[in-house]
Amino acid sequence: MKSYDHRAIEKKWRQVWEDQKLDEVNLAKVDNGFYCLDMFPYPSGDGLHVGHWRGFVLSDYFARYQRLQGKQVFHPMGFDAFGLPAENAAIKKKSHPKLFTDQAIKGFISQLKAIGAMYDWSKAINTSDPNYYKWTQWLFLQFFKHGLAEKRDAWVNWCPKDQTVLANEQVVSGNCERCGMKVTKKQTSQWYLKITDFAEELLNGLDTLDWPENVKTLQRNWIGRSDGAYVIFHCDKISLQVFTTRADTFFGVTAIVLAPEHPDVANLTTKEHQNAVLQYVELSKEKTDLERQKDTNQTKTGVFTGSYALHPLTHQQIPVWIADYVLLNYGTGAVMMVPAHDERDFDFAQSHNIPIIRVIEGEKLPYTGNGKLINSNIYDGLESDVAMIKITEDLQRRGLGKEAVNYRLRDWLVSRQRYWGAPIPIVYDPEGTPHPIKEEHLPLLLPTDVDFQPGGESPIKRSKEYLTRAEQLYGKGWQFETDTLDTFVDSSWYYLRFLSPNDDSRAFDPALVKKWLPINLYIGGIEHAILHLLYSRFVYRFLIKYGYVTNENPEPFQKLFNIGMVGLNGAKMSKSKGNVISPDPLVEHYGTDALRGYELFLGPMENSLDWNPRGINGVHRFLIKLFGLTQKIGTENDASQKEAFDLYLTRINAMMKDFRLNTVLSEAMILVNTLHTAESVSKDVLEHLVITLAPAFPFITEELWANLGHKESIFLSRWPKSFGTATSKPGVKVMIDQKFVDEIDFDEDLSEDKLLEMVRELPRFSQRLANHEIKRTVYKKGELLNIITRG
RNA sequence: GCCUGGGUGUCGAAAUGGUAGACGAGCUAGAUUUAGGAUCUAGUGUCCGUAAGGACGUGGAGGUUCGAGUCCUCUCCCAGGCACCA
Repeated sequence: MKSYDHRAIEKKWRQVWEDQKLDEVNLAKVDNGFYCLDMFPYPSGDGLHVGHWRGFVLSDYFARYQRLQGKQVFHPMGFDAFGLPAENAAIKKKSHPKLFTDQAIKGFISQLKAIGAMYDWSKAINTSDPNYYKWTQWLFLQFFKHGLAEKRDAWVNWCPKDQTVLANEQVVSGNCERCGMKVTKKQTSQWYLKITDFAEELLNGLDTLDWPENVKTLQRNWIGRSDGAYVIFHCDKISLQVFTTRADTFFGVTAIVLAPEHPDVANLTTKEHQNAVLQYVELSKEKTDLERQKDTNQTKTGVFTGSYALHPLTHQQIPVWIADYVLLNYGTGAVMMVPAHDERDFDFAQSHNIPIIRVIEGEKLPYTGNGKLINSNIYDGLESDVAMIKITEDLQRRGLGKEAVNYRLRDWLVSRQRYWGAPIPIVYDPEGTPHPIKEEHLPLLLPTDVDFQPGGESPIKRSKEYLTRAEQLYGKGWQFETDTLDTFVDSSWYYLRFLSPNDDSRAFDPALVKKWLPINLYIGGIEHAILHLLYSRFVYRFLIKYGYVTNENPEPFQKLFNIGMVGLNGAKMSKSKGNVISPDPLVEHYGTDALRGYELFLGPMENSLDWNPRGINGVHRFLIKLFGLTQKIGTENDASQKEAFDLYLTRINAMMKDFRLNTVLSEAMILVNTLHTAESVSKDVLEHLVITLAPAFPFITEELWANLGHKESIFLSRWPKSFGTATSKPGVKVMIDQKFVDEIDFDEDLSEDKLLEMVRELPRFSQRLANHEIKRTVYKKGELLNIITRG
């Protein structure tokens, strides 16, 4: 073959690899495994674009690299196939979501195969397959069994367009994460998984992870631990508990404020304030969270209940108010108001004539920082941090307070009023009490006699077959739960199912989990920084806590890498915007290898960037040059080329650890340019080089490897070692007044004086130094000499 | 407001405190061709200069240092996240 023909080469090796089953792993027999995982895709009808490719190419790069390191690499692929888009498409086209999903998966598989990644397709999974969702249901039942799945009546986020409730995590600045519709509130009965029981360990576990700092920070903020104290205030009939992080400002409390929905509001409201309170409570119920925020940003509204509480230390009577800037579901739904040292309290106090007492030294009001206490009786003069502890202790001694921790994290709402998900495996008896489905009835299959029009309740509720099925299995008057599980439940455990995708007897095999987890490398987008990653960590910790998994490390993903997003002209690629760059024509024209290389060369892997449609030429030219090298093998330049290779290898080995593949390819380009301009190319160097390029360019390197006379696949060889050339020391950089003049070959062991003497005789230096006095010199041994003539 | 990241040519970017802009795109000139989103060769930060060479340049202002894109202080701008969380 004379010139680089990517079509022929790729076609040939695709077939060979498939025939040899090179990418299939016998999971039980492996002793040095490497689990390389991509966040599995949702098979949308839009297909893959060049942005999706980038993550898949990156993971495949490391999968192949680890194989060359001698690891047995497991690199699976599957589909997160339940979800709204397929259902919405089905409604629109009067079809069935399964048809859309299955069709999209077919398209995805062929597009994924174009990448040439070493996926073990024999272990592919599909979360909408009964064989998978049977075990998602099983998982839910395990939570139920341990009291961690619970049905609760509560005010929840509701998307009026998608006609379903949403988890807190799926509300993005007041809007539905999926459709962008403004989210409203609705009081309904919903299923929750008690993730808050795990808040502290989910927080602490972050410290052990090799994850990008920003993702860890996002999760920390989301969990939102705050340390403070509960304090009890007595009223006439009842006592109120508040949560505060500023016990040091206790003497500045001039009111207690409750959330309008607080259960004690009715008890505390006196007759003469009843109308005003009732009105206010009704008004705030109608507002969405966003409206509540917006309105109260201007003036903080609220009303007096008519009741007073006793301040335990000052013995003053302080008024109890309700205001919607206090949230029911944080802390105790009640706060002690310290207007002098809290901005919100300050605003409220000012507009409602509540006294403001300064208790921390400072100039402005409100002053929210820490400092020395004043107006605080025996605590005067103490610093905030000391006072906090002392006041809390003193209150505790009198049974009026204690140290406490609060979290921003809420329980995970998992029920959805939509069809295309795993049915929640619960059956209600005629009295309405929920019971788990018997295990022998799993999977609880989705009914098929359903029209998908959403209507505020699950469309499944309208299935006659589902009603009949429940009664046949459980008796007259028994009914299945008709909500389905959030798709994040499906994806919270898929990495376990990959290890035994066809096991009919259990969700996963603990022995294999022990062998293969934690996952060595997990690659996906930043968009899953909170939801998917937090839920997965929770589920995995649950499985360990209750003995389903026996691994010591309670974290599923030890190493995480976030791939940056690829956009076009600043916009996210999407079919609806019509700005999707498809990889298919690029693969056809330039080849899989060129596109793979270009995806890696675009810039640092974690950076989001704009797609430059022309840059791929550079990688294509590189491959043409590389291909040409095999045609001029000779030995004339052996030594210098080995030296160049050794330098290259040292550099890329270091870069690889930091995922700096753009510069790895730059180094490769430099070396190939050097070899390209030489008369002949060292065969040894070429063989070494080709192996180092195999992770990025599997097809062309496999071809070159064969051309170099090898019978086995290049992926059965090992990452090269250096030739051990004594890397000739770079000379000493000599500067005059910090300006580089020349690089001089110089024995490292000679003294600074000797070097200076030598340099002064060289014409380049003697000319420049003629009219100058040398004030002093700075010498860094073997590296640099700076001759200073200026004062 | 708070928490993360970032500000370097026309663009993507590179630089263990030691010649800023490697590598690539684009552009310019030339070559080549079965006219392509092809390939090959050379040049390409700004200003002064025919040239040799010099000056200036990493958002801004200071500082540390023989030496700062890199370290420190302040400040401006951009992106992302959280946001009445007590």
